[in-house]
Amino acid sequence: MDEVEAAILFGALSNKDRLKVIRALVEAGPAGMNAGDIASKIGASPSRASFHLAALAEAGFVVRQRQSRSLNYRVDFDRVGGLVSFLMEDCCMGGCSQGGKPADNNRCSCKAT
Amino acid sequence: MDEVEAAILFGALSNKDRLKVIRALVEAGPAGMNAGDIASKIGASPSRASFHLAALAEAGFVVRQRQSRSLNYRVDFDRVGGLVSFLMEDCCMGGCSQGGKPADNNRCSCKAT
DNA sequence: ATATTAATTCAAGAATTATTGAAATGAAAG
DNA sequence: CTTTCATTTCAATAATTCTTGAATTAATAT
Repeated sequence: MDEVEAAILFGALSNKDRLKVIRALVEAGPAGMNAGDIASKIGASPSRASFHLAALAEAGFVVRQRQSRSLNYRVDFDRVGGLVSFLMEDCCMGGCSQGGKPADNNRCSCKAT
Repeated sequence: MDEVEAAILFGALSNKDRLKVIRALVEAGPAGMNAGDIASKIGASPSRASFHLAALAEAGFVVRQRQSRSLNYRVDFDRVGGLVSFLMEDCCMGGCSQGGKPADNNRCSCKAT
């Protein structure tokens, strides 16, 4: 993953309502939730929730599937995990293990925690 | 960390030049880099680099310190790690271990990778 | 004091993103 | 086939973020 793609993905997460959506879908697990329930859970209008869901879907964080009249959304854990890996490998791991000789005070809480 | 704070931090990372800055500072390690060298490394004008550095500093991802005429910047690994933790605990871990009984197909590449 | 180097701040305009409510789509039921 | 329900799409506006270059602050040396 390069900086351009990662920047787009971070942009998709740079909104509190979209983070609420992801948290709700993570709690819901593989069963997912339909758009209306997501909207009421995060306290947004249907069209606003739809807008946020479209942004998350374009970034690949969620996938959707029609179930009768409703549209079911669920989180793509692999996609979220890919971004976590980017942050860990290019930021934390890089600082700890790259460059030959990491200095004494270059601690890395990503690995420790 | 709540959604509002996390959204602000993700916003600070939602720009390719700012990600380049972080990558450069991670490579530089605890020695850090001064603003001018960062600007030329990422191919940005001094004022644009300064703008991006201010955004990263406000988010707490970088800290700065004057060294004679230059301003030295270095990455705060704890801060980056805190955001990684948010993604892992609230998104991946949540999906894998919360809610009592995670279903069979609820795999989590965040833990596997 | 003046000049030089390093970096930031500011203001103005450009570009992107967010928000709202109304209209449109798609599926199911009467 | 018309109605109803669920959700999206659209258009207009509002708000935020980005970009550029000129002016400003800060430290050092002459």
